[in-house]
Amino acid sequence: MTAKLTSQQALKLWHRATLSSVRAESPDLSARQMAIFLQIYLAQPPHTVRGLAEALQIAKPAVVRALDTLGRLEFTRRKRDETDRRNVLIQRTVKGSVFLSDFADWVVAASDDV
Amino acid sequence: MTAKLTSQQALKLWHRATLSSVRAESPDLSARQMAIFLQIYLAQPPHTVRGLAEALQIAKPAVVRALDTLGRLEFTRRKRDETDRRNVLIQRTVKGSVFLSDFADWVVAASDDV
DNA sequence: CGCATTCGATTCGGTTCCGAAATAAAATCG
DNA sequence: CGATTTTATTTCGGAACCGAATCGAATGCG
Repeated sequence: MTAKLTSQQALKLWHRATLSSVRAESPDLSARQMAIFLQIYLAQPPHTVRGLAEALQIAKPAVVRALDTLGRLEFTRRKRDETDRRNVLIQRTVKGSVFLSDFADWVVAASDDV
Repeated sequence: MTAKLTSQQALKLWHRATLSSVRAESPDLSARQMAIFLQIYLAQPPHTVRGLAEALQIAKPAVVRALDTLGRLEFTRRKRDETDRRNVLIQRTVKGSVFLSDFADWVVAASDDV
């Protein structure tokens, strides 16, 4: 359905979608926070702090802080792994799914007629 | 060339592109900062603080702060408007164009085979 | 068992950001 | 000219963030 985008189309798409998100006053997530959020929702669980840090190639404390913020927003939730209590499993939430769904709508709208 | 994306494709695209950007250790811009940056590079000049604040529907001090950060990164430059010295015109830079070009490449790559 | 390793979280000093309110400078209008 | 409006910036207290180093708890291993 979708051919590879040209650079111009790609930027226009990103511009429009970002604009929609900002105008809608959705949380002002940084690129890192957004990458972590999407990783949790789109990649195969389980998700741990260490795993996320590796996937994004950033330091663990940065992941911890991002999870603090995403948790405050109730976009993600932490759960101790009972089989290995050193691990923390990061889980999805209803609020996070709602935001993701809204976000997807903005991107889809931005892709219309780029 | 590009049909409207499905929600799944949209999210997958965003996920991949954001991941590339984070992994490349490009500056960790917030959604607002990115929106302002793209607005400056993709929308018709001239760009002023007031104009950007209106386009994004955010407060002027937030725009000023974002321009401070983008200026520190040398992604944008401020220039006094000599015909109306109350205005500040925001301009593009070489460094900003390079980043934008890299960013476009990540999005294009992410759109391949979504 | 005891020691090393792994994992997430915390600390540190310093920076950036927030919204609301106040300010400074320039232009416009009566 | 003086008063008002417009524009961008600064201030304020409080919050969030950074990377590097360290910590405490849990696990694994010899």
